[in-house]
Amino acid sequence: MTMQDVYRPADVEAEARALWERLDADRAREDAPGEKYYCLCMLPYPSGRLHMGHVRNYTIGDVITRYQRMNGRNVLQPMGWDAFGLPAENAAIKNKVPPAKWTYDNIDYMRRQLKSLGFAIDWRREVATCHPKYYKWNQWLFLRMLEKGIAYKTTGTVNWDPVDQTVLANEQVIDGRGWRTGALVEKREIPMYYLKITAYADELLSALDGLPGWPERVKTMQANWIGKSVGVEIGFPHSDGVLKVFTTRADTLMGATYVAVAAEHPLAAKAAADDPKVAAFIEECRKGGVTEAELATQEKKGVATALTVTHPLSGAQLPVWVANYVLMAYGEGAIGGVPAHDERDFEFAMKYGLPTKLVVRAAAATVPDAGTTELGFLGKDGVVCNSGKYDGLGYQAAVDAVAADLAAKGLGKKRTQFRLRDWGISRQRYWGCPIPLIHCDTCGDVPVPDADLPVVLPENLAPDGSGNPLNKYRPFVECSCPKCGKSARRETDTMDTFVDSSWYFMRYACRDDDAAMVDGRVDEWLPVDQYIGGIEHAILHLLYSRFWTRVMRDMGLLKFDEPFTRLLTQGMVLNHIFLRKGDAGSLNYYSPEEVELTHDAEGRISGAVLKSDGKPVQYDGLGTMSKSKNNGVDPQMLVDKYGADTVRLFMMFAAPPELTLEWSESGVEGAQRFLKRLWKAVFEHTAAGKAPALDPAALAAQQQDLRRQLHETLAKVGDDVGRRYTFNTAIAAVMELLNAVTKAAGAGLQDRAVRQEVLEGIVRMLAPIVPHVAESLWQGLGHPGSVMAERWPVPDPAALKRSTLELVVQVNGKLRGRIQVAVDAARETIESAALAEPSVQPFVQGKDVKKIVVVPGKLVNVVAT
RNA sequence: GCCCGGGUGGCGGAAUUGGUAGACGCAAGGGACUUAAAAUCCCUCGACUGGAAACGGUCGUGCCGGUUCGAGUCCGGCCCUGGGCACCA
Repeated sequence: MTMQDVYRPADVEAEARALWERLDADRAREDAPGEKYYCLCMLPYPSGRLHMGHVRNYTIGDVITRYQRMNGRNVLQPMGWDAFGLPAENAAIKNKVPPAKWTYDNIDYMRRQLKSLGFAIDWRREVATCHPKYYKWNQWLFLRMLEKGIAYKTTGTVNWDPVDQTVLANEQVIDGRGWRTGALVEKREIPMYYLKITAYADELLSALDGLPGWPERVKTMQANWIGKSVGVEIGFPHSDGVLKVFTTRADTLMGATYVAVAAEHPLAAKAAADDPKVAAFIEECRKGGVTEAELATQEKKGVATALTVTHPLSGAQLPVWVANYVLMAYGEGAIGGVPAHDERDFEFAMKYGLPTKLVVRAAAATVPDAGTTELGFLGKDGVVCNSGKYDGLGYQAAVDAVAADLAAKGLGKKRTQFRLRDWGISRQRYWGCPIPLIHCDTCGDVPVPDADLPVVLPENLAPDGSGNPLNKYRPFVECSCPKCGKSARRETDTMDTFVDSSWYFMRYACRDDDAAMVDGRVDEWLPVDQYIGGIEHAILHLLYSRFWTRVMRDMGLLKFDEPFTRLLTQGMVLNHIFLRKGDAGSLNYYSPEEVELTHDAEGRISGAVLKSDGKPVQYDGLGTMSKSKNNGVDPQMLVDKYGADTVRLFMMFAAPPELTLEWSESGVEGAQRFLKRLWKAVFEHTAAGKAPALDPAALAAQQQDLRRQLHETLAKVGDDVGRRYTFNTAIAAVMELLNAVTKAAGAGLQDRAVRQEVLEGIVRMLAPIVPHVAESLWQGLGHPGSVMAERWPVPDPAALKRSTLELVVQVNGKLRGRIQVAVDAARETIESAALAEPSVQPFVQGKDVKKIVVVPGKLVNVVAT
């Protein structure tokens, strides 16, 4: 086949895609030869169009997929849509289109975009989480969890918009007000369903050690999130029972001067019954949002109650306070207040005039006066004092002694507490997976029978912003009780969309199975060999998936513990931000495409002007591409302008995958330039006719050198792409090789034979990164089939051999010269050659040579004084 | 506050196990080709400095110190910066 003389990406890419279609190249078969390999990218939310982050993510996955295929593996690379969620509802409110239509239209558009980028995806396995055939299994497994007590119902706190009469997601609360109404948000207790992820807290934490293929950073974030604390549970008896408190600082127990409970604590309610002041305080705490950031910045407030409790060791009576800084959701929702050794308790005690008692001192300090009103020693490396029999003990000994004494009285024991809370999955939202329950006045909450699954979400409703439209949609709500047959109400809450994404990667393995959630193919393909996605999912999505996998394992549905063997978190895509300050402090952002940079004499960027009016704009640094900063770049526009291969090449070349990537259109042009140069090199080579056979024995020195560089590059690129995932350095090495082969001018028979080998090597190495153009070039080089069917090239040890090599000569660690020596030169030969080297001579002349360090193959260092 | 990263030319980045700092690319400057422009090709490109040139020298990876024949890389102390968690008892 003859090549076109210039590189035309549009033609090349259409041809390559037609070829893959013909070969059905991207289909993953269970019975195909080769070791199975599952390469997974996080599925996108169908927001409308692909953004650069998607392109980066999926290019990385595609390079790994294609590389593994060329290494003979049987690779599954699937794709799907995280299709439920709030943005679809927001778009519906704005455009008055049902979320379903918006979502399906977006999916169609984005699927076309993914195809135009040439990703080797098996589209037969495509999954959309909003499809009843998918979410049926959310419902099915939820019912199994309910049976096993892993799912349960209890009240939970939500943000409530009193004007719209609707529940708000955290991101819909802005400065404590509803995003649509501007009304002050209130807290509200409503019944919700929870999944008992805390039952797996210990395993989810300890199993992190068994994930060497995960970034340390992500494992640390998960460990912090799970937040294991070892401490003591302490009972404070009172007239009506025992108040339980959890602490990691049982060594300071003798310093407790009060106890405090959360506003939602039963003891607070008890106190409120007789005291309007307490009731008013509890009411005050109910107002305001439930976002963590909001809670954390609140001023510490509290109110005294008439209640007291008995200190379990000293017998002293301690007052009970209700305080807003005590969290109901952690520990027992109550604390022992030790002002002298806890900064929060200290702040609270000072504000309300509560006494402090110093009970820990620095190891070297003298025993202080217990009653001093000051913040005492805070660390765990102090010594207990003013605490009777515990005096003189260190942290651990004191905790052990206190725990033992409490246990003897039946008022305490050692306990582990996790920061992790159970996962509330109820959402008072329309566009999600219905929770399969029916509320019957006679029978209570009745699960939907398996035979009636899925509970299908009506797709024709359009939310208007005031509450969940399902509540008003009678064909959905009205039903009969599966138990007694009387008329009943269907649950209208839907599931958190994190449920959808907690197991989608399993469904790819068996999407066509309508009889089961998963089948044996899941154990064949999974665990996922390589997972790739954004760092923003480091905690929730990955933790929920790990939990979900274990739940399914314990139900006997699958045989592995961890869903993702290796994890790669790719960096974000950044671009410059330009703005002008308008009148009244408004900010107008300008797209980098509308801005022209000016340079000073040294090439530094000195300023920026708007192309349209030539007047300056302010530079506001780099930031993630976003609509609000108007610095996004549409991938489609780039694919249309440069072709998919150029976009893919730039993405992989500009930075290593884990780092942030700075957008640069001139960088894209550079990538395009490289592909044009490569095209030209292959075209000119093939235009001269078929290359003769290579005869390694007949090569001149320069031909041998070029061939050696090829095989050295094969070794490096194989390591970079296959092991290190440093695609940027792999591409750099190939660029060097192309520069070398273009400079090698010879036109003899063996010159052309070597050039054929080098160009073939380049094309095969680049095939995973720029697959379309690689197909055309491969055919141009005289091969009829697809380059993707070729094996990944391995270096030939014979070609790597050299007879002489260059050593660097240092004197006292400073580079002074280079010498050529035989590969097998003796140490003495190397030493004398180094000393005899003219450029080295002046630095050793007249000096005492103390020592000569020879690093084989690298350098010689002469130590002379 | 606690826990992780990261500081290398004008810029993105390279240097994989302690061994030639700045690969590769971008930007910039100069030149060739062209009526001209674009495209393409060639040259220069860390700072200071010697030399007519060829070719050299000194310094240089945030700062201070240490280990080593040799430190961007290891150790100690600081400074700056990005991110995560954040009243978690």
